[in-house]
Amino acid sequence: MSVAHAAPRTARERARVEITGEILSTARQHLARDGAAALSLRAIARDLGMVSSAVYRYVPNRDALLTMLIIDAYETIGSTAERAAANCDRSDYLGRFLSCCRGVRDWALANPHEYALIYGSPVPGYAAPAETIAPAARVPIVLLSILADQTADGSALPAALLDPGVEQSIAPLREFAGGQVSGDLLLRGLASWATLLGTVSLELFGHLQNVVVEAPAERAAFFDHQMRQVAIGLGLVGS
Amino acid sequence: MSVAHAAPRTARERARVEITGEILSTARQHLARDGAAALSLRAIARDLGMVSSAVYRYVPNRDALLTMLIIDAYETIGSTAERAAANCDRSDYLGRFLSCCRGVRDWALANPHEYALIYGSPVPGYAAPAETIAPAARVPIVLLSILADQTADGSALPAALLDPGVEQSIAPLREFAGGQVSGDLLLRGLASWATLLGTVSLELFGHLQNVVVEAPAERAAFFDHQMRQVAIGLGLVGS
DNA sequence: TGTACATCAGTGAACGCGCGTTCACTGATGTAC
DNA sequence: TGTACATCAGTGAACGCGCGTTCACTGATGTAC
Repeated sequence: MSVAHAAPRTARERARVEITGEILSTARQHLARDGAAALSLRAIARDLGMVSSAVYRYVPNRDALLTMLIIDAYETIGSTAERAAANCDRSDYLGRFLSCCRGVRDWALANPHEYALIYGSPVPGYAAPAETIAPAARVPIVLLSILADQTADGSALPAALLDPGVEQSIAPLREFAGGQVSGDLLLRGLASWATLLGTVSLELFGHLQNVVVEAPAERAAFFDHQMRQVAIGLGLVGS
Repeated sequence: MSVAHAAPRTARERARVEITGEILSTARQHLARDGAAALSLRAIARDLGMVSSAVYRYVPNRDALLTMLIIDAYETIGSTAERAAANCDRSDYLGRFLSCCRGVRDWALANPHEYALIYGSPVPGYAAPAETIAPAARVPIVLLSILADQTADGSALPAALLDPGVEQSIAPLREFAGGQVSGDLLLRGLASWATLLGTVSLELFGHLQNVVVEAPAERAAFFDHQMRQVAIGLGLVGS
């Protein structure tokens, strides 16, 4: 009975794992420094002291590498958001929400190219494969779970009646949420997600010039205030 | 006395104006078809039946062309938003707001690459010059003017007291607004701008897959509902 | 434990492509006398 | 009105660069007997 070997056994397998890792981390560095558009298999090979064709033993092509970076970015921002929210008491809905938002913004400011890769313009000619769906859902799931917990303990906003067409429009999300959250609240949650990403994108992509003072303290105060207002709209309270 | 000649007089000048226009419109077509990353002076020259170096008689370099396209995109989305808002009675604040939002979304759906150029990831290695500032302000100014009119006729929300740090953070915007709108309302206005662009970006960049039904009618109903909710948060009312 | 064969990582050259930008040159258009 | 000179649009070649991807080959590692 050959066990599915998680750990590599032979020297070859160990080397393969290690070099694949080096390729990925070099790619991450290039992404962080120059952005996704400048990502090049040849440049990565150069950095690793390999000949460019050797990279093809590990990565089928450039798009596959992009996919890995995209998944990577989603996973790290997702776990950042999860950890941030988990820093607060489970019943401190306001705290969890704000902490999650701050986590997303801080990560975005620290990793602008990664943020742009997943939330900015789509990479031309690249079609995101199905593997990116689950990682991409992590941040919205954090927001959603706050709303679900709040609904479960009865402190959620009373659900407003919705137009049937609107109710119908979020059918996929409703199915995913499994009836734990009212349609009204789901829509508010989506709005909060849009405002969060919209606010971060405006700041990161330079649209707050001449609008909000550029110093980090003011930018943070502005962001905090905006997210607090969003939280009020969600009916979130502190513990 | 030589008048500053707005209209070209000589054949050379007429040709120059015409060909410059052709270069620009070809560039616009390429942008619309392939996106900003694929924009190439050589490809434009090819399309116009010129040799690549000839383009340099009209455009100093690729970045200048990008700047023109960026300004162009800001101007067209700006005037779209202005016209949309102007379709409603001046005192129909809700109508003006919704119409403006729909105008922005419709334009974005019809011109995804143009939208991505101005509101998506910054183009790597490109620094936006000062000439883009005024055109970029047109959409937010439409939103702002609705708030100003509402304040002027006394129907604006009572201004909440703000934390001094927050008040300070939007000093540039306050100066621009010239005291016509309370800090509180300015912040709400910024939030509405962020939600508008965030919602459009989520849709356009593919983040509503598995969240909102993909059919145009449902997407429109969803967007409309979200913008209506935002309008409520702004204290806007219909006429 | 030793040998024969199969697998696979890495090489180096090549294909074919595209790009931005410069430069010396030509010939047509415009201007001043 | 006609001529001499200046301006400028467009040419064609070139520089120097980078990219993704394929392919036949080598030599090292792994495996089955």
